[in-house]
Amino acid sequence: MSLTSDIIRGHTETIILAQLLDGDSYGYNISKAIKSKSEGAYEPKEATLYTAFRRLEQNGLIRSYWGDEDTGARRRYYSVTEEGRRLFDENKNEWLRVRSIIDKLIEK
Amino acid sequence: MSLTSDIIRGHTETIILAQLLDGDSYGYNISKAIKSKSEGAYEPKEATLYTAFRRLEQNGLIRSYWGDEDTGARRRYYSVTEEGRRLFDENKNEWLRVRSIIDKLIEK
DNA sequence: AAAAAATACCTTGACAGCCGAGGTATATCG
DNA sequence: CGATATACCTCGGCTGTCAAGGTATTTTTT
Repeated sequence: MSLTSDIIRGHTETIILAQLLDGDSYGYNISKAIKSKSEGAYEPKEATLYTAFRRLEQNGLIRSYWGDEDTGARRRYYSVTEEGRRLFDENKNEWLRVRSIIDKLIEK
Repeated sequence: MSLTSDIIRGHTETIILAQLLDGDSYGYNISKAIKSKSEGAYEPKEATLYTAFRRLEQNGLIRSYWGDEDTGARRRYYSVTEEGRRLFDENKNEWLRVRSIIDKLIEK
């Protein structure tokens, strides 16, 4: 596993929640949005993305529904729940906290 | 596993290397130094620490030797190799890169 | 002096997130 | 018609973290 994998690890859910706070979206689109926002630097692997969706939904942080496209492949849309919003806020604060800790520990 | 565990994951080696760049040290002391530098916010679990030492040594990033205390419990000291210094620099740059990516992805 | 806490080391097995590899299906473009 | 893009999904392996357990010595507290 590459270094980046382990460093990004644990942020996947927060990153997904952040995207969904901009409005409901579906897997493929979320993936591309993340790639775009990170200027190509990061695009979650499909397996990672879909297992994260499962986890999030099972824990009541997002909800899903099928889109009603009459053309193209079917899309499963996701929306953030109230609980999901709360978790995002928590996780964001946690990130800011941990970020400063790591900064302290590896500054040199 | 707590959120923090997954977020700190992948930084353990870099943090250890950073401590050793201040001078040779041993497990227990490194652990306390990390706790102190992070103002009590983080102290690696022993199992995590010692498995990290194994990994680092097996990969030639640190070297170890027994201290010659004639009192107190025996101590295994570690020192950073040239390769270890290089890895630390790489990892630090990687951290700065990933940090800004995550910031972009979860800012709101 | 006995008990407790601190110092100092170590191993084993479980757990959980990430991802490579594989799969299905439709639409578009050359 | 074949390739690429869109869009979904699962399974199994890998790896870092940690709870729980262990040994041994020294210092502090009762």
